[in-house]
Amino acid sequence: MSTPRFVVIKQHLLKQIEQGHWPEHAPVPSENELAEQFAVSRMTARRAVSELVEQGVLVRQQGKGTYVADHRAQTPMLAIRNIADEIRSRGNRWHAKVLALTGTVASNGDAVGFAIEPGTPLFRSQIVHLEDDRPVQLEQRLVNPALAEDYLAQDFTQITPHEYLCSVAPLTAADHIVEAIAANAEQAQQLQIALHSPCLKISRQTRSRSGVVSIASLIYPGSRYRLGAHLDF
Amino acid sequence: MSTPRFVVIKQHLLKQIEQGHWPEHAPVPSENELAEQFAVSRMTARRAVSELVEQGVLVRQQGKGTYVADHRAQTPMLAIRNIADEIRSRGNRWHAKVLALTGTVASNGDAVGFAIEPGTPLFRSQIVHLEDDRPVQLEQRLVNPALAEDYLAQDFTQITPHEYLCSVAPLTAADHIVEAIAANAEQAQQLQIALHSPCLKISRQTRSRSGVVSIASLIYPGSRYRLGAHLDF
DNA sequence: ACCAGCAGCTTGTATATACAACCTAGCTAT
DNA sequence: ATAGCTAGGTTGTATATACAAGCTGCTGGT
Repeated sequence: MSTPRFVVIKQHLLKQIEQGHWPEHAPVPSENELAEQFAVSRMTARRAVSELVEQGVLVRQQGKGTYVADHRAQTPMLAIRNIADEIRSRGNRWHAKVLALTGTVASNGDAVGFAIEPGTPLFRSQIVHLEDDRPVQLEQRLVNPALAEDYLAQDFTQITPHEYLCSVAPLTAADHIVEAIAANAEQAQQLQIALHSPCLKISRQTRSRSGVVSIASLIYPGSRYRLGAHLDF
Repeated sequence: MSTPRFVVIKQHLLKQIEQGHWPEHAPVPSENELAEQFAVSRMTARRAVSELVEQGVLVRQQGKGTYVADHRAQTPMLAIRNIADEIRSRGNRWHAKVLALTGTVASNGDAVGFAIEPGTPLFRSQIVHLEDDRPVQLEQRLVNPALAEDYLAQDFTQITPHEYLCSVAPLTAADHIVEAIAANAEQAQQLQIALHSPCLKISRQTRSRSGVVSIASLIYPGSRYRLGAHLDF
């Protein structure tokens, strides 16, 4: 068989919610009703409901029933936002200066995680993002050529690399490493800050369904940037 | 009623892993073996395993078996972790040096957000956390006296402030600001690093149901600490 | 020597059933 | 009238069973 039956039931339930037929807190059919409706056993219907409860889409109350969950409970935990959006949301002008946009061959030691032939040139970009003409982010990026063929042809003064990559390869996950570093000579010059100034460095690996899309290193002058994070327990 | 049987099995599996009896990638007993061992049906054993797979503790391969997952795959979405746990999980010794543990009155400019009478002294602590005798975190904290009355009586060489606060006031949310700073004279001396070394500074406000519990400033030497974060889309 | 295929293990899906725990509406006895 | 009980719904746990799907090693035939 193709898709398991409990998946069909999950899709049906999600559809009702997404299309607005079942608003927040609306009661969902009981496990027995779903079982009858889809001609499956209660255990199968229950599994569909259980997985949606696990995902936070539904909530169950023993003895009462199952209900559509609050939508706000689904917000992502950490908002590492798009730099251009962030600048614009502060009402300032964003623009980008492209320092390099080339192909490059990964050195032997690079563990980039792209599933490509050894020796295939990677796409590489180096960009400074400016807020009202003041540098706020130095972005160095390696891109998987198999997943973003037209990367080098983009005009990154109009669209950010991150925005472009999202449009061609929908993200499924991202890992970040945040650390404090002292700016080296090149970084200091490009960000127009003093040598050895403290900077926030975010190393980000983004993945889509088909594999690792890109690896980016984002460097922010410590004096000009703060990263906000919110957690709910 | 006692604890459900599948929970007992989960606890047993977790214990084996935590105590190091089952290293990464080690095979876990099959569902049938677990069922026999605990005298339950296979479906019950399977449920225990399934929930640990869902949590990322185990991985399953159809036709082969179930294995202990990579430990790195278990990291929570945003790992701003308890420093003592983190040090211990690296197999190193944690200990703390208490620099100050007093009451203090908030200056007019302090926007601490505690819902208390003006002029009430706040609890304040200043602690250095050491990993194998090397300082890795400087923690400065203001605590709401209304929500943690016995705070000043704790022995913070045995329990971290964060652990203690969690035990008296369960957290409901936390906000963080992450930034890069240059160490000032006092910070440099307490962390035994050079003046103006880059440091990661995490400012954290934690809240429980009854209000803001504490405000902490955590400073890590940039050369000794990285913060990991993972996002799923 | 080699390889095809099968036997026997694993996990994955699905069913029918039973009883426990919990909630609520409505009825009954005081 | 109201307090309390009960009947019948809900979800929660657990069992025994069956077959499908995927991996691996052994065995038998060429």
